[in-house]
Amino acid sequence: MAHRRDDVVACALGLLDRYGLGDLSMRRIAAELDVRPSALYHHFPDKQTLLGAVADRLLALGYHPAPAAEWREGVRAVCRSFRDAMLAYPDGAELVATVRGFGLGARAPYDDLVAVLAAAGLDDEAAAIAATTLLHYVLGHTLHEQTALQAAAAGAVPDTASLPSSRFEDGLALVVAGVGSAQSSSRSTVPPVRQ
Amino acid sequence: MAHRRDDVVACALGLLDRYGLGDLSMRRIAAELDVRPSALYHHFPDKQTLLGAVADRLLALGYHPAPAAEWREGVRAVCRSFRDAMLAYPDGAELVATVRGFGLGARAPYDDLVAVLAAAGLDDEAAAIAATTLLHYVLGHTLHEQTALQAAAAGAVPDTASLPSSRFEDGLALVVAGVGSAQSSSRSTVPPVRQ
DNA sequence: ACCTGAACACCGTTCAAGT
DNA sequence: ACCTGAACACCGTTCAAGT
Repeated sequence: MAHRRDDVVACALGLLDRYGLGDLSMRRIAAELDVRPSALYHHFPDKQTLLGAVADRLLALGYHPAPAAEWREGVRAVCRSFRDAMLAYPDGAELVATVRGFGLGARAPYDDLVAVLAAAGLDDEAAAIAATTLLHYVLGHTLHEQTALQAAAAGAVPDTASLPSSRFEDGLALVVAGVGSAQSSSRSTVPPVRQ
Repeated sequence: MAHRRDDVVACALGLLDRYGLGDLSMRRIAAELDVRPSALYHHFPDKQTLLGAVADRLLALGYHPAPAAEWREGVRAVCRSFRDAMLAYPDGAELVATVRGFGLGARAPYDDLVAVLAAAGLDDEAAAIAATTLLHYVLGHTLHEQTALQAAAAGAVPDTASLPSSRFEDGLALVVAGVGSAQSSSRSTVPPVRQ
């Protein structure tokens, strides 16, 4: 049959979409590809690495932040798109969180945030701190929101986290405000950019 | 042998401490208690519920925030203690994150934050938003930090997240600054408390 | 109330061997 | 290069039955 690495990732992402992370086993992926489980180990050293590739693909597919003229809007656009990409698949946030401390998968959002913040006048260290803080908030919130969403969908609990989407923006605004005050103190030579 | 629910939780927490979350299986807990695996289902309906109890115990043991006179310091004390409690056990953050969207386990930190923020003059909704935002940041950061720490301990990667502890305080300061600006706009009738 | 015995339907991973 | 066959050492969970 001669499957490539990408076929395996695509297949795994399809299984994630249909059955969730709990049912995403090496044996199920192999069965879906009509192959013995051991064949997968020709393409990936272990399951962790395979899941890492699935997380990367998930973000590559869903992470497309809208361009923005102003830095605050740019930061919000990155965070929103990062969140939307994870929400597009069941257990998407858990997958991204699980995989190697999301060091690899979230590279693009991280780099984009650092670029936006640097353009806004933050120095390298302040931009790095602000970027990781924003991503930690987004991941934490999305993890929480998605498990609550899925619990509600399974009919478990009425609603504990409640009002999911609006609260994300409210919390994000809080962190952005904090970054804004860091900007005020860090920006000295460079004025805020418009373009 | 007549074990109680609490014995099972204590045993599970000991196994977590020694071997990590990956080796915390129902069968291993049962073996440690010198009991058949099925006996555990007399005390807990499933593994998820057992892990929830372990997370609760972990936080009950490690979460003891220092009292503070000023609200910013009070917020920092809660967040630090929440983080320290999770860092005290291998995979502590992952456990807390996994368990029911940390809706139950993090009740005490959440309530404490809301109380501190309400005393600082935030209205109910602003306090709720700020509290969840802070906890999401802390969980996201600690999750990231702990997996990086453990990867480094296992000799996998030199260091990608780097400078773990100081960055936590820097990011926390950022979010606290954001909460501060929310406080400025929300506080109208009540002045900031000193006690 | 607390537990055993026995089973069911699964896991991730390794490794010699095939083409 | 890509895969099979077969095994190893595990999983969570159920359920009748024992005391």
